[in-house]
Amino acid sequence: MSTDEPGKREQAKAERRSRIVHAARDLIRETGDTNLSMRMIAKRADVSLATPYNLFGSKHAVVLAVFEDERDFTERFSKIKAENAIERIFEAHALATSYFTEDPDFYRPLWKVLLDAQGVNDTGLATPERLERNSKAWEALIDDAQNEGLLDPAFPADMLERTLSFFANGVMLSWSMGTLETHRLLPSAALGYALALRGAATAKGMKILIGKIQNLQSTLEEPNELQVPVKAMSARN
Amino acid sequence: MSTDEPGKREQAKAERRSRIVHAARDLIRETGDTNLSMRMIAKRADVSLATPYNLFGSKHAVVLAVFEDERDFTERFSKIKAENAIERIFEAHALATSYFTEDPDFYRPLWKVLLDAQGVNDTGLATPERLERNSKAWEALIDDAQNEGLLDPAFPADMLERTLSFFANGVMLSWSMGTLETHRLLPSAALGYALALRGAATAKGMKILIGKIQNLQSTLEEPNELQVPVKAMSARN
DNA sequence: CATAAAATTAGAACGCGTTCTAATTCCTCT
DNA sequence: AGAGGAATTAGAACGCGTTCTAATTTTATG
Repeated sequence: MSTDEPGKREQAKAERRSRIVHAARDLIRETGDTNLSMRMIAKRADVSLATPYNLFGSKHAVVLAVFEDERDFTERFSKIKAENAIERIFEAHALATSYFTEDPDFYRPLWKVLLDAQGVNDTGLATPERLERNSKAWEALIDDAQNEGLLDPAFPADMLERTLSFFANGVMLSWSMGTLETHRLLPSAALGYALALRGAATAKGMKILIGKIQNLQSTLEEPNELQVPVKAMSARN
Repeated sequence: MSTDEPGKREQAKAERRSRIVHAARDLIRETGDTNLSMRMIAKRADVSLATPYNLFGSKHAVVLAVFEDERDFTERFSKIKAENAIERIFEAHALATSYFTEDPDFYRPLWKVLLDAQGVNDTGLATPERLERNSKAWEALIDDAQNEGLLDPAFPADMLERTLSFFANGVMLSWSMGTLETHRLLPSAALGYALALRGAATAKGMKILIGKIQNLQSTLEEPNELQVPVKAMSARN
């Protein structure tokens, strides 16, 4: 009983980790990013200021841990059912975005920290492994669409994936800066996806995309938010 | 001789402004963003720490002033000649991007500051007037393309403009974070543009775009930088 | 149980963007 | 020339992310 069992030391460490992540989460939930300082997080987690740095390395990494803790994304992702591979891409994207639109007061400050170009380290969003893992999933969806004859197989899947990823980044950046309203987040991004995909689609794929584009277009033409308010969900804890 | 002439007071102010902007520029040129602190800028400009805040309001605004000072963009923009409106869009984008690829050591730290979501104020990149002015120019190019029968007029120009803008933001974000290499900046963005435009193109427009897409595709397939080195230009002063 | 190793701790410190105060310099206007 | 006022100045201060040191606690091992 030496190599496999957690051991009390590692166990205490894990508990401190969790306290820190939860403290950060609660602070964001309560006051957005106004009180989200390392000193506050540490105090709230009943931990010294140095400890989050020992366990995570940076504020960036702490917030990233909050982010990943909140998401059962990969599980829900695998359960997506759709008529075809293109619809599946949009479903996956809608799923990813739903977290943000349903709880914008929580996720906006979070993204503000994550996208902060100043704070990009080895411990941030742009970790090679993270990027790799993330892009592989989307690439698989694109591959499917090619195999189903919806996207032109001559167009490299990884290139298309990167294009969509750039686009998603840009939309999230605008949203986190406050330039893009929350109720526009999903349709704006989806429209970009649809246009780019249509640019690489087969005739069969285009049929699907044309309808999508028209839908999104009319959604975005409505100047004001006419949707069901979902603010209340931000109280879920 | 009262209302129109600058007046010595205003003149001195303008000179201080210029000293600050030049100090910031020189600091970026010399050491990237490592020494780009307000205290350094002020010292270099022979000015107190408070003055840049009086004259610009924030570090963000100072760096933005550096950015706009370096660019004779609008002038060069108006001189763009191209066979058709779609080519003109790509020419305009290539012009905008050329500043960055020809002098990446200068512009990368600059964008790092500008895109910093933390520092977004009234004084930053996302000023309503800035956004307005910028987007109008691109919208005009898209309008032209619609009038020339290259893009589907049923697709709203402003919506397409915003889509392209999101994409450009995403690419710049990746570049400034170091995720996207400099020699990929232009073709990556252009490919996104081409795909999105193709998604809203007429049959006539598609002919142009298909060629573009294939070109960009093969450019991006080369794994390593095989282009003319332009690093030397970063020494221009 | 005792000892060594590992981690956390309190606290100071650094440089940063930003704001503030009180003094001072400089321009303008009469 | 001299008063009034606008801006800059030096300098301290605030809160921030991050790092460091030296002490202390806690766990694992013999």
